[in-house]
This record gives sequence, structure tokens and C-alpha cells, in this order.
Amino acid sequence: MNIENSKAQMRKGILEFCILSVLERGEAYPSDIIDELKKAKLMIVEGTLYPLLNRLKTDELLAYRWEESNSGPPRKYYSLTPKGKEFLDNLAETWKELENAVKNIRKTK
Amino acid sequence: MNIENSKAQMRKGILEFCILSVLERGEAYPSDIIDELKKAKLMIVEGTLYPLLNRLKTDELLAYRWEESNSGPPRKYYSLTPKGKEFLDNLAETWKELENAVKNIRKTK
DNA sequence: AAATAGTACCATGCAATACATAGTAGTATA
DNA sequence: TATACTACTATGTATTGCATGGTACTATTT
Repeated sequence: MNIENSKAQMRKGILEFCILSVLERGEAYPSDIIDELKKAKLMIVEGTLYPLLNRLKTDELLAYRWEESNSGPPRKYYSLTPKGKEFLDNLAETWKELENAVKNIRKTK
Repeated sequence: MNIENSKAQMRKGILEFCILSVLERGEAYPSDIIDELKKAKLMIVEGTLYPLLNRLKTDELLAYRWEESNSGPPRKYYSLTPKGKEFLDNLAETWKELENAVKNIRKTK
């Protein structure tokens, strides 16, 4: 049993929350999102990010627009929809509950 | 996109950590573990717990012994191995890093 | 112009794990 | 014996992060 695998498993399920959080602060395109997460020491790879963004778009939590880049190919800027913002609030609550649960398990008794 | 599913996904990857934490405090059999987690508001079902316990046993993080019950079928008591304790310490560190990563993403910038 | 490099996005098979469901088995009680 | 309760086992399904391979656009180099 491998700690790197456990790290990846722990990331599962919270990346959605983190990505919506990044976009709460303002629209961004995928590389920006990767950079923001990397700054917070949370690594995500393209093979994960793109399908995830597409899922969120399909579920109407995100919207996007294309923008020409002045130094490379066009970019897809994502932003939160009102529905996305609401969902994010729910995720934030869920995360807090999870944190508390872990805290209780680690401390109590 | 369904908040209940997101809750389940957030649980993925940290149940291992929580179960090892419960056992850090002393050996327990599966129903005890379920009760401890339930007390902390973390729900796990048998179909998840048993395979997980078996995986941890297979990886030598847990040991178990059978004990006759005085009011029902025999019980399988699990306990942490030294290897398990060491792995748990790593998981605790990983969890802390994850908490900080989320905190940074939610707060910074 | 063609080739190469850098950047951006897309597609998909695989591995891991939570859950739902179905079942077996031991013990106690009706 | 049948039923109920408790405990453990097995497995198919759904979901999602990762590895890998690819397409496409723009800029730079040959």
C-alpha cells in the first residue's frame, strides 16, 4: 500500500470543490486553474482537469467563452454559473462537515 | 450533479485514514468501527468496510483475531500493526497537507 | 514554404474505491 | 424447527483521478 496512491485517492472527490473555488474568484482558463491549484500544493493533471471541467459544464455549473490569445492558440475561459455558485456553497458545507468528522475521529474518546 | 454523490466522492480516499485512526485507539470489530465513525457523523456501509478492512489486512497494516461473543456469532477484532501505525502517520500528514491546500485555495488571492 | 516548438484542448482505457445488493454462517429465541 | 439477530463475505456498478495518445492553433526556426 503506497502513500502516493493514498494521496491520489484523497484528492478524489475534492478536486471538483477546489476547481469551483478557483473559479469563484473570477473566470480562468485551464492552465490558470492548474497554476492556482499548484500554488496551493494541489496537483492536477490535464487528463483529470479537462473531463472534469466538461462534466461541470454539462451539469450547468460552469459556462465558458473562447478568447483569442495574443501569443498562441485560443483559450477557453470558464466561469461559475449561479447554479454553480449555489452548488459550491453546498460543497463548502460538505467539506466542513468532513473536516469536523475527521477531527472528531482523531481526537475524541 | 447531485450533492449526495459529491459527499460520497469526498469520502472516497479518506475512509482508510479514518478507519486506521479508529484502530489507533485500540482494537475493535467492524460494528464498533461503524459506530465510532457514525458518532463522528461519517457514514460507512458494510459493503465498503469489509473489503477495505481486508485490503488493509492484506497489506499488513492490520492484524486480526477471532473472539467468541457471549451473545451471538464470533467477532473479528482488528488492530494496527506497527507498519499500520507508520502508514497512519503518513496519512495524517497527507490529510493535513490536503486541508491546507483547500484552505489556501479558498482564502488566498 | 516546411518543419519544429510551444501552447491549448480533447479522448479514452485503466486503476481504485464507495455503495447497493445478495448471500452464508453462528447464536439466541420463539 | 423456524425465525430473528448479529457478523462476515462476495461482487457488480458507478464515479473519478491518472497515464497516455492525440488534434489544433500560433509562433519561431530552418
